[in-house]
Amino acid sequence: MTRSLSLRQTIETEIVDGRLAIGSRLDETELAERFGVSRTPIREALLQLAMTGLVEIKPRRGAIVSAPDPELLIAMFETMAEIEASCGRLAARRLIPADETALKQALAACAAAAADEDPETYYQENYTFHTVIYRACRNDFLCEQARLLHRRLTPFRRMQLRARHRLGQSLAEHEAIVAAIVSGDEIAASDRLRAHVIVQGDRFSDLVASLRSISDAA
Amino acid sequence: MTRSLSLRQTIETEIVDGRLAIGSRLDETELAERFGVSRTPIREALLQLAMTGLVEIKPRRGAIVSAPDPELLIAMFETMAEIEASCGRLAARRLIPADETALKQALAACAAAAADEDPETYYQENYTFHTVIYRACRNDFLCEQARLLHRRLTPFRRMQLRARHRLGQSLAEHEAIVAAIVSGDEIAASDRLRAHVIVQGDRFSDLVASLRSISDAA
DNA sequence: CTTGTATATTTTGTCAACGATATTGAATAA
DNA sequence: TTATTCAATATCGTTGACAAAATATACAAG
Repeated sequence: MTRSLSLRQTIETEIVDGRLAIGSRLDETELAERFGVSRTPIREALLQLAMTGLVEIKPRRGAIVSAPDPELLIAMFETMAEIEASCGRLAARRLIPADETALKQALAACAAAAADEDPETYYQENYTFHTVIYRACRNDFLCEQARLLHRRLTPFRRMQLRARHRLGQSLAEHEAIVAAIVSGDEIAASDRLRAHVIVQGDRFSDLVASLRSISDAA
Repeated sequence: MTRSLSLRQTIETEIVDGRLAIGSRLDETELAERFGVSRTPIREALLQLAMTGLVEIKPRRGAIVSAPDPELLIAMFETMAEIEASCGRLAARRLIPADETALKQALAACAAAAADEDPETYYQENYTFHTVIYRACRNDFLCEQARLLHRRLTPFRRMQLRARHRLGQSLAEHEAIVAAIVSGDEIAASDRLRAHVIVQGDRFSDLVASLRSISDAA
């Protein structure tokens, strides 16, 4: 495998799970030293990440981990909600036995984590649950778009779903979503998924918290 | 402006409007000579285009203009339909006077082209019409996603809408879409837009024609 | 005539160095 | 003190060269 490819994946992972903070500077020379390569593969990795939106490059002024303003963040969460709604609609229309099984398993795992009042595990299983829905839409391209945007939003979602009182609410929504998909109710599936995702991104308290941590870091 | 940026735009344009054919090889040295630069900015441009999906790079095996298989193409058109449906839904909900004016102007331009039975002009005005809807959703991110995917699909849509008998049908659909958006009917707007776009991508004759030209080129 | 192998050629991936541009800091003037 | 200009510095963009891998060619064996 080529170096710029593995570097892209490594840097992307570090951004997504927060080791590289929002807004922090990505110095080519520094990264090159850290990874023991020349600047070329670093540059190539950063350019690729810039196209995904995870990194922002200003010509002759270097790269930073993207720090979208509040307005754009809200727009991104709304778009995520629309895409998930589409996935849910198509999943309800096309559900195949294998996906139904996976869906129920993912829901059960969420329920177990909620029963344990274990936010960390719930966070993980919640991710799995949504990924299963993406796949169930039986549209590889839409599925991939959903996963890309989900990944891109992860840094801004980190502190959410940690509070225990949210788990029960989230789980109830999951159950309603699964019921709609399994029964083939396209409209209910898409409406419920849209509302579910919007709640994650639309809570001003959480969003403001994200934004505070961004401006603090800068 | 940096060379790799302008090269990216130039190459992207050549792909979108067909001067660089689907599936054709993108030789770094050849492109470097043609544009009078070294290989580095060419490589950087190609890497960026690879992230948008317009170009496909296999490590150590060079780059080609992406040639998605039929299944993926259908998935992409379906995703386009879903995104446009979302734009239409939000536009119906949020329509502001400026967008309403722009929408009616774009519709009138389509009507004029259809009356003249001028497929080329209609093709252009059709593009404008859809772009106006993207903007009317008042979500900059979703709007940009819609434009990106539209651009990416352009090479596979080129021979469509040229047949005169399709113009009347397309225009009637446009009128119904505008009526739904203006009246604030979210459901009708999204359903009609979805159906309208699907028709563009789902006509097997057109699609098969696209695919034939791809496999012929290869 | 086909198949397999070894060699030659082409093309890609990476590096190090150079030239160009933005940023920083100091010095000067208002 | 504040603002401005200029020089020094650091960082980025691009180049040409080299190393590594894949492809094409030539040749030999079955």
